[in-house]
Amino acid sequence: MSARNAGAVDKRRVILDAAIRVFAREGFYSCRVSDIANEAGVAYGLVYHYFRSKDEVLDTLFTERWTLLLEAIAEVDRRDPPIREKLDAIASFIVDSYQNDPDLMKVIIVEVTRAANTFGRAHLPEISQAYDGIAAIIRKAQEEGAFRTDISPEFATLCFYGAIEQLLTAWIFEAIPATPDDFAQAKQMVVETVCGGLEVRA
Amino acid sequence: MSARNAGAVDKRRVILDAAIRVFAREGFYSCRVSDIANEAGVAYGLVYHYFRSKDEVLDTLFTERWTLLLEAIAEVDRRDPPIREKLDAIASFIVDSYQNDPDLMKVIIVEVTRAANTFGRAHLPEISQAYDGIAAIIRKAQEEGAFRTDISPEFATLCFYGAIEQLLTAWIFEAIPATPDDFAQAKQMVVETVCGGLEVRA
DNA sequence: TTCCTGACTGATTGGTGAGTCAATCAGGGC
DNA sequence: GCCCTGATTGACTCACCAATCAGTCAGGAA
Repeated sequence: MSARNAGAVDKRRVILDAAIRVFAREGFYSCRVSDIANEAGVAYGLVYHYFRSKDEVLDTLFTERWTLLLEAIAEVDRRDPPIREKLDAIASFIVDSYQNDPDLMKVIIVEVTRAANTFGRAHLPEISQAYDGIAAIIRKAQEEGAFRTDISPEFATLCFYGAIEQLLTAWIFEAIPATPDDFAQAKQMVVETVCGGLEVRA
Repeated sequence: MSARNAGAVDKRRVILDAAIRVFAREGFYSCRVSDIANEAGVAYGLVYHYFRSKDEVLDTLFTERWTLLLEAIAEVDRRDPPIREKLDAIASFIVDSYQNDPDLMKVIIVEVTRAANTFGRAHLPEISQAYDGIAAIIRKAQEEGAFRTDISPEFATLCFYGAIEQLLTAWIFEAIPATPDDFAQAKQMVVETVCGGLEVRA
C-alpha cells in the first residue's frame, strides 16, 4: 500500500486506533480532530488524506466492528446448536468484544447504536440487521417448541440485546466491577435470565 | 412571578417545553440556542435570563422528570404489593412517560442516561439511585423466596431496566410500531420475560 | 410624576474547530 | 539525474454559535 513505508506502520490504521482512544476518552463531539492527530502522532492534514471527514472516521470504526458481529450471528445460526448455546455465543461475542477492546465498544455503543439523531439513524439498517438475525434465531426456537410463542421474537430480541447493552453500559460508566470473572458471570446470567423467561415451562 | 405578564404564560416553562421539542428533533449538540428561542417564540437572551447555560436547560429537564421516576419507585416499594406488580408498576411508569411525552423521554434517554462522557456522567448519582431502588425491590423478592437467589439483584436490575430502555429506543428509532396497544403489550411482555427468568421454578 | 425592579430584546463578540490547501518530501520508473 | 506520484505537513480560513451586555419597556411603590 505504501511505497514510502514498506515495512512501516499503516498510518490509516494508526489514525483509526488513535481515534478509538480519543472518542472513548472525550466523546465524538467534544474531541477535536487535532486531538486524534496528536494521539496518532501524525499531522493534522493526514487525517483528511485518509478520511473525508471526522464523521467518516467514526463510520469506519463502527462498520468494521459491526460487520464482525453480523458475521458472528450468521455463523451461529449456520452451525445450529441448541438455542441456549446460540444465545450464549452471541452474548459471549459482544461481551468478549468489550473485554478485548473496551474503548472501541464504548464508542460504538455510546456514539452510534444509541445516538438516535446522528450516527444511529445513519446506521439503522445495519443495526436492524443484527436484531433481525437474533429474532430469526428466536423464531426458530419457538417453531421447534423450545421457546414459548406468546412473546414475539422481535420483542424477545429487544429484551436480550437490551440486557446486554445495559450490561456494557454499566461497565462503561464503571458502575459495576469488571474483572475477568465478572465478564464470565455476566454472559451466563444474561442467557440464564432471558432463556429462563422464554423457555417453555415443564 | 411575572409582574409584566400577570395572567400570561410562564416563559421559563415555555422555554423548557420548546427545548424538549428542539432537543428531540435535532439533538442537544446539533441544535442552537437560537433554535430553542425561536421555537419558544422568545428572544434569544431570555433563555440566558432563566438559565445559566444551554447545559442547564437539559439538566433541568432531566432532573424534573427523573425525580418523578425516583418517587414512583419509592412509592411502589412503600405500598409493597407482590413482586410482579411492583415491577409492572415501574415498567408502566416508564412506558407511560414515553407514551405521554415521547420527546421528553427521547431527550432523557438519548442525551443523558446513555451519554457516558457528558450528562450521563454528571447525573450518575441520580441514575444509580434508580438502579439501587429497583435492586432493593428485587432483593426483597429473593429474601421472601419469590425470586431465585443465584442471580444478583444488581444484575437482575440491569436486565430489567435494560430491556425497558431498549424498548423505548426501538420506539425512538421508529423501529417498532407504537400504537396504544403496543405500549400495553410491551409493558406486560417485559415483566413477563424478566419475572419468568427470575422466579423460582415450581 | 418619578423612580425602581426585573422581564425581555437582539446585535455583538470572542473563541473554537472543521476542513482546505499550498508546499515539502521520499521513493520508483525511465 | 529527472520527473511523477502520493504520503505527509501544519498554517490558515471561515462559518458557526454560546454567551454577553447595553439597552427598552411595563408595572408597582412612594
